[in-house]
Amino acid sequence: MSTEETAPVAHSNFIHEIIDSDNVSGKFGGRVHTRFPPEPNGYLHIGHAKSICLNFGTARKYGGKCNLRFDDTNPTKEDVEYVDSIQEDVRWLGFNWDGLYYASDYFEQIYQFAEQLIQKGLAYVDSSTLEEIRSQRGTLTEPGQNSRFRDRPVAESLDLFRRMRAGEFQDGAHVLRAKIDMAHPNMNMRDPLLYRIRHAEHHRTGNTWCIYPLYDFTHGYSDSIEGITHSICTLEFENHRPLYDWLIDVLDLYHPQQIEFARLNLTHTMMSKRKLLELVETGTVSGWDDPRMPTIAGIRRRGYTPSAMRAFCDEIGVTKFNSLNDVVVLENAVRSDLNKTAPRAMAVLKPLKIVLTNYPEGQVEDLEAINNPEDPAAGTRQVPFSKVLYIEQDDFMENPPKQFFRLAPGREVRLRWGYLITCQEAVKDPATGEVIELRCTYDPETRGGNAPDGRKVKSTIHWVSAEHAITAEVRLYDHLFEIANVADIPDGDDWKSHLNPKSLVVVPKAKLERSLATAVPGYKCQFERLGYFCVDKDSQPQAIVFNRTVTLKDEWAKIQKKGG
RNA sequence: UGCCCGAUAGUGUAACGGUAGCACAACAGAUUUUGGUUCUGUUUGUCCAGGUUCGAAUCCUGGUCGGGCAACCA
Repeated sequence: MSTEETAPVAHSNFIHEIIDSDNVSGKFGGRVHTRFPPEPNGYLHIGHAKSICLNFGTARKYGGKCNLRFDDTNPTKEDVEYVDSIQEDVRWLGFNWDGLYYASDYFEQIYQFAEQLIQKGLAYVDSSTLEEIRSQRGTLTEPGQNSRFRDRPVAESLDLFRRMRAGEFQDGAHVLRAKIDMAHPNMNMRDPLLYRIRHAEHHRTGNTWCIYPLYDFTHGYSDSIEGITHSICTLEFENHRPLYDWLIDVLDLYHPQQIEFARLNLTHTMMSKRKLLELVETGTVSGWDDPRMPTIAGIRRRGYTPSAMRAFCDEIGVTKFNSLNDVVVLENAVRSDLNKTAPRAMAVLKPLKIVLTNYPEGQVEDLEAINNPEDPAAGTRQVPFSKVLYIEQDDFMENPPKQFFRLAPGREVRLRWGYLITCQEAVKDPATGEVIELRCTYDPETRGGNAPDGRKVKSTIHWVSAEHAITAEVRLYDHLFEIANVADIPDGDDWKSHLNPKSLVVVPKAKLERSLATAVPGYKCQFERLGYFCVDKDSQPQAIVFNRTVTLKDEWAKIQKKGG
């Protein structure tokens, strides 16, 4: 277990306190061995990232081990495709597992445990129908009733169970159940089902089995077999812990400790695998790795870094409180990471042409630009400057309010790494009245951006040379949902009506500085004053595509919002 | 109507019987060739009611509110 790079020691949490006290008492002989146990039935999302960081991070903190174990007990839902994507995602997050296991590795052992339970009179084959079992389970407030097969002789159960394995019965004909207490206040203890018949091909065991153990019967035994010390899972399994403990104790096996924590919830998105699948299947998003998706694949394609993800998971903490984390914390994590590492470049999303009337026709200058003010080692580059440039439409206002510092008629601003320019005239489309071009003058004495007379300008804006710019597609992403808390959507409401219609805005013809022409998929940089962007996998050498990972903080946008 | 779990600034999270702190957000200022970054400061909090104690966010009791549980899913 290791990470690709050294990271600051993670914050402590209640689980680490439990481990500390176990290490003091010697409960596990000072060992720490965790596991991340996904079911290979879908793509991992950022909620899984929290669990991955917790499990692998805990092992790292204590010098212990962490296994990756696929919980593959339901052949009808699982697929090897997901096994591969899960491994890729875990590695991308920067973790390497100590053991790679599958619950299906233990099918024979678990089967033997089942026989032992039957022989001890602690499990029986129930030949009731699904409906009977359901109706006899009772309710939250009423006890259930014993199955008429509950007191079937041990020999008979054993015989039936072996014949279940041998494939003599159809799906649903029998199940194996634990014999605990049908009146138990915890529903999970009311003779829980242990095995069901499924004549289905398993992605690993093929047709070897036609009976498959259920989660509760599999998970604790898998933990026990692997010598897991702390079996960390989410809160909804809290009610399963008595069963977890019971199953291990009645067979007198090595007993890991299950500990539950609250799963991640994030504003403006959701973690429901079923609903995410619906977005994929209806074409609402382009796929599981659509950059708007909260999947690890989507977040990766969006341009997030593994270290930002780890920092986020550390920042939000681990508790048993069912919380809703603000997505701005995630955004802040990637900003602070990329701020230190991402080279800067200039790109204009909504071009406004400006002509420098006093700049020599045909002249081109290479100006030196600093690649990353946060990282001197990133060096400098040359950017071409000429008579006709593009600036951002948002950086000009004909009648600016008091707080607007940028370009306006008669006003001087600095072109980043370029010259000080003054706007002399705004040329309008006579038909629409829209400003389509600016006539400006430049001060030849201000090359690089400083005036010899020491005069100051209030604003520095970005630009590209029209002649030298490359044209590229830029995809601007925003929150998937307009509503902050998807849990607030009332039952019966069409949840899709709360999707953000502007979650993707495509800019087909953005103007990028020349140096970006060779950027390859995965390349991350900051477009100065706009945000962090990365080259999408759809990108082609002559048709570059950038994704916006996250905007920069924007004081002016905030002022506008208040004023508006 | 049963059982289990939880509750600390706007959000998230520390404090483990002894000064309620941190991050993000918000607000104000400084710096700045990105209205970015960085730095400084400010505002805002222990769900309620009792009890134990010299002293309670912390321990106890009772409430309130929130979450989970009745798949041959995990």
